[in-house]
Amino acid sequence: MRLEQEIKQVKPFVNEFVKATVNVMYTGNYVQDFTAKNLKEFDINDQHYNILRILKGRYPHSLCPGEIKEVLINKRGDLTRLIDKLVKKGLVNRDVNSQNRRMMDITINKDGLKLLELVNRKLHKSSKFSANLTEKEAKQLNTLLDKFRG
Amino acid sequence: MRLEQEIKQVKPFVNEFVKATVNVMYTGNYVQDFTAKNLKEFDINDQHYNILRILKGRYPHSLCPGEIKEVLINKRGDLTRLIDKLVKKGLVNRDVNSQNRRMMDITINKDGLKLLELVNRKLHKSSKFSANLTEKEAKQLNTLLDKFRG
DNA sequence: CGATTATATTTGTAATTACAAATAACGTAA
DNA sequence: TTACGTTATTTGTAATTACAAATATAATCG
Repeated sequence: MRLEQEIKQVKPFVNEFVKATVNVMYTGNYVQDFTAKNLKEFDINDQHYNILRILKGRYPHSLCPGEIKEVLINKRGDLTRLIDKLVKKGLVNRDVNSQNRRMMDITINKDGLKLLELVNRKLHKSSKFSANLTEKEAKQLNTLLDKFRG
Repeated sequence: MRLEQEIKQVKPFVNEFVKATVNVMYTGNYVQDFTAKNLKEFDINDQHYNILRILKGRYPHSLCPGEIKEVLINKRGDLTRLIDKLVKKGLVNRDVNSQNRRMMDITINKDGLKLLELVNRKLHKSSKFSANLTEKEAKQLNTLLDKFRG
């Protein structure tokens, strides 16, 4: 559905640039809300999920909170307490770095990988995003978003 | 910059669809963080800003919390307390609807409009979003995002 | 080495958010 | 009219987030 309809906009947007900015935020929140809703049954939020995915990308190696923070999709929350929860749930391990005792080594473990697999399957099954796009259009969308950020 | 670089992704994305989903979230958060940072000096957040813009769109008419919620870009927070703050700051008026005493009439007032003007000017001045897009590309981006949501 | 500056993480605290339950008023039908 | 289901908003409470200050370790420099 066109953005104007979804947010029941009465007046048209000033121009396509302003509309694009609102559209990017709206669509981002749309995806995030969908994701959050699907994660609820696993008792984690989108930040936790993002962290698990990042850690999986380096498995079996570790990352420290600072490195994780750098690459998070979303800067919300503070790493200490987000990771606290993942540790408490037994999905990741947190150990003092042997080279530099200021730093912590965060590693996803077997249970974390297993959960991630479940979550991915569920998200993939229920997600209808970009179902209406061709591969070419998806690529074009990526190019435009990258350009949009400048 | 390409998404892969920004989030320092080691492995390539599985396909353009997955990348598009991450890209949409990432870019949405990117815009939102920028906006939030610029709003800080005005002591409001992106939700408050969004509410003020919606109310301006109907000025001098009012909207009730339920109607505002429907069209918010972002469903975070609860309307009662978001509006509480706007009322306390003297930016909007909240009155019991004369037709239906369950409902509240929320109206932006002169001070609210004045603040919105200041905020818009500041955001417009510092925003570099879509500066690299042509009008045609912005339009294309909008079409693709609308299509992406399905 | 000792002092100083920088870096990484944690903690404290207030504000915000999620979610469910409570409140209040409306609409309708016996 | 009264009872009952519905709608609109508010409130309570726990979890999350923002932001600044505190802690702890490392690196640098005289």
